[in-house]
Amino acid sequence: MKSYGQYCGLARAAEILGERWSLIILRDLLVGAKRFNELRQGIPGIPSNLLTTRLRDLESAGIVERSLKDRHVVYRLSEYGEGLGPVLIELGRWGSRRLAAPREDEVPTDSSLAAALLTSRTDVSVRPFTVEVTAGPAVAHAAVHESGVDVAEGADPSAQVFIGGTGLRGLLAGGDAKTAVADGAVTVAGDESLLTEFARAFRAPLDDAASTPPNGK
Amino acid sequence: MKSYGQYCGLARAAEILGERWSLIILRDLLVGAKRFNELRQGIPGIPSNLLTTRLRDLESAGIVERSLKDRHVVYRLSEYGEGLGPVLIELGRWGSRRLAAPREDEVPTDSSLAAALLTSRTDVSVRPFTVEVTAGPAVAHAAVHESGVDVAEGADPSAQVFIGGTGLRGLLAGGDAKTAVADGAVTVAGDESLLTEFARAFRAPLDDAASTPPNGK
DNA sequence: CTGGATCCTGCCCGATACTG
DNA sequence: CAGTATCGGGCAGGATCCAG
Repeated sequence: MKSYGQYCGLARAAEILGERWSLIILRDLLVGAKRFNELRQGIPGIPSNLLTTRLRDLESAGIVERSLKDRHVVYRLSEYGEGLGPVLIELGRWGSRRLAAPREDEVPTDSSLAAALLTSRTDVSVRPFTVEVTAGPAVAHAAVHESGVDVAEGADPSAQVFIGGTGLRGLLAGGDAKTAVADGAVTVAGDESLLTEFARAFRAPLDDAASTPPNGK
Repeated sequence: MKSYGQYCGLARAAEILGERWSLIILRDLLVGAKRFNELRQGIPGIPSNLLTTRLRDLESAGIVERSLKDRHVVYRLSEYGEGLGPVLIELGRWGSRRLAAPREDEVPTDSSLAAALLTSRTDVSVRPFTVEVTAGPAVAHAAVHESGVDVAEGADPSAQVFIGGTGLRGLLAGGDAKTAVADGAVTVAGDESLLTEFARAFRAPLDDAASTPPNGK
């Protein structure tokens, strides 16, 4: 890991967070502590040796802690690492402003979907509910509180409402829920009245420029 | 620039911000628009071809805009790039928690000092003043408003107070100003009564662990 | 099966020299 | 001033192998 040669907090942060895969690993750990293979399978494309190296780097930097639970290795954020939570959430929110359609090679993952729920939770107060969200192959669920949200990867059969479909991004961007459901872009099961609450609780605006990049070259 | 293969706002952000030097360049542009050679000289160690490449990448991503002013090329943050401001400030604040003494190869730069003033401005309301800060070879100045601050690199001979010395980090961490001045760790010129205001307006806490890394290996 | 380690290939970074 | 050209080395990527 190479220094930027500057006595600067941002430079120090960049030294570790600028390493490839670091931010993705931290995003997954922000949702919850995980084992090595959970991280590996949750992050498609990461070479196992790089995952090893990054986890060691993050541990040396005091951001991640390695512990043994139930005779298994578990990685979790340290207190210092938890301090990155608000930064990651704001950064994800910023990135999603230009996140229109997925690129050819992109897939949603359970973790990225969970992270999307985390970053898009507004401060709008709603009545509490639980929701399972599906986007292609990805599934995540959330317990929405009056203010705030708890998220996790995977299914939740006991959720009060189940939301999915290709129109999810549009819904988060502020599209009309009824229209999306009528078009079949968004599917709802369970307590359908909660769709309105969902649309109020989660919001990820989309820049106009997202579809027309400034650089035509 | 390689994709992470995930349909995720944070992953998209990581693709561009995770490239080496990206965050440092953006930090400098956050303080103000700059010309190519200003960036080059302000970022010690960056190869000129990488600066070129990064600026093009950032431009393609819609974060930086290249314009001609006075027959000179000027780089500035786009509106989308400005949206990174709060993220960079929070990230710098997070990084500075472990920023104790400079490492062997580290120097403060004008830009990093300016960024430090930006990130460490508290929301404490103070009476407005102007200050020039010196840390080793680095100089920056700030106009402190009742809430908020404007910063820039370099000297400001018209500043109301001039603060410098090796004890600056300790002062920002909450050390007693009078003691630091008495010890010679902090030097003050101009309106010395403003040192108290400075100490209230700027704060960058230091983790206890900063001096004793968890990984002894 | 988990949690890695090892090896090889190729590309990106870094340093320096050069140019419109 | 604002970049381009070039070249060596090191880290990333991918496959495979190994220990508890």
